Amino acid sequence: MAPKAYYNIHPKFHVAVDCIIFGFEDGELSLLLLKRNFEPARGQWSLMGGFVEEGESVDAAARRVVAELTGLSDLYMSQVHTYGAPERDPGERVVSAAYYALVDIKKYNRELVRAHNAFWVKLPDVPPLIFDHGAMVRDALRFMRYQASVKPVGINLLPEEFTLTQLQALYEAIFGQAMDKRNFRKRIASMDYIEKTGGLDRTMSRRAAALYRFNPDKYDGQSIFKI
Amino acid sequence: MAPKAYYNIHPKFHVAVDCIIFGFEDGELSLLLLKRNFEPARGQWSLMGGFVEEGESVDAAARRVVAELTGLSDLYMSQVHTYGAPERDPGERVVSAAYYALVDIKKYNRELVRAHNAFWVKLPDVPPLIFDHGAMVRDALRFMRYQASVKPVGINLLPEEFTLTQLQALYEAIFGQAMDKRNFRKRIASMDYIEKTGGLDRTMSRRAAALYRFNPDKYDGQSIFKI
DNA sequence: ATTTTAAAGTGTAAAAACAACACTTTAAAA
DNA sequence: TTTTAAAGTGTTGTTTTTACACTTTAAAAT
Repeated sequence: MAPKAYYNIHPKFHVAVDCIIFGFEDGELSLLLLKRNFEPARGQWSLMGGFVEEGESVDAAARRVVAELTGLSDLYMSQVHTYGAPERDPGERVVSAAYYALVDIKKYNRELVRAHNAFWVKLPDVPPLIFDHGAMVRDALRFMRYQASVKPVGINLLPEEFTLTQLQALYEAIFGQAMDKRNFRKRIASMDYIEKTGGLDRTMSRRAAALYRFNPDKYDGQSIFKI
Repeated sequence: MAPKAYYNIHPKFHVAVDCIIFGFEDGELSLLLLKRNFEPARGQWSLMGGFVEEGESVDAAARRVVAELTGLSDLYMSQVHTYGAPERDPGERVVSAAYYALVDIKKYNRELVRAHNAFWVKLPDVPPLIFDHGAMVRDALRFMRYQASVKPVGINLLPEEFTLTQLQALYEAIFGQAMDKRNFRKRIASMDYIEKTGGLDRTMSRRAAALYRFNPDKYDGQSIFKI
């Protein structure tokens, strides 16, 4: 395609993606963060990011970048916001789109994570991050909470089969507040798209707990939780 | 700032903004759209857009672009989503951030709008738009509805002083559903940040209607309407 | 002057959703 | 055999939401 005058009087910028990768363990949300052993900002903490390449959509770049770190494709991901302040990256002008991803924390590729010098950090322990990555985390958490209140995305943080106790702990972590066990279970019982598998979990307690799964065929877009 | 190797192995792209400009008139939402008398896509309908310039934030570009068309700064604006498919603009690669803006439709600069060959089009009459602008409108409407359900942004579509009948018609237009007058007025009465000005509107009915205004000092972030 | 008209304004009751609350069951471990 | 720790289970009061219809006002028409 020949360059056109009405485009080329305008500047071009690097376009990047930064990924807020959420996991869930021990009743708490965690983020997968890089302790950067590369430039720029070597030695500081940051989100996993990367540049959008020729012929690659911004969404695809976000998936690629998460897969480079975790080995996981097919994650639940969602664009959060785009950050475009001219000095947000002090090195060069970079416009960055933030995406959040939800990972079953049992499944990621440990070698890749080690090779990137990345670590799971529980949310309250997240250190100061480079550039505007702290704002990205704040905005991603807010947006993820909203989405979790509106559709069952949170389930992507759990294994395919989970107990109601795990599910409740997950929602308590997402919304940061305790919930009543009976009311919670009543609510879940009314969601026919969360169904018993018939299996039992015997690892978490003396008494075996019924396992449940999300059935996407039965899910029709109905809202889940009030925030 | 000297170019750095770790940036310059990556491509750069044009970064644009496209603006979904909402107005409200005759009980219906409208969009301010361009019938393009310039390239590219001359003769087709599009959103108002423009490129992000050197040293300009993406947010500032969106405000500039809306001000170029309407003469209005200080509008309520919010970023919606960024569109980054490689072929979304068939001319050259352009990554575009969409923003919505809320305009009091009595106030815009008519000369500027005429000069841009722009027109207010009621939502149900919006014609097919170029590129992915149709998707931008759909996403902006969804996001604006969400924000209007959560905070009183809709008020930016009305004059500073408004009657409860106008306000109800506005929310009916935003959410696309009729509301009960008494229940609506009860709800508004419980929002102390929507207060009587003492003034009366005599233009809309035989019986004068009390005028109200939004008092931002009394607004503390509480949620407004269930969607 | 009187009547008509069109929008402004106002309360109650039933239904639904939500929140609070404590004990029994199970099976492994001691 | 007893202890323990988590799984599992219903009811009631409170709050929120919804449904519903007539009176008031003042301009315009007669």
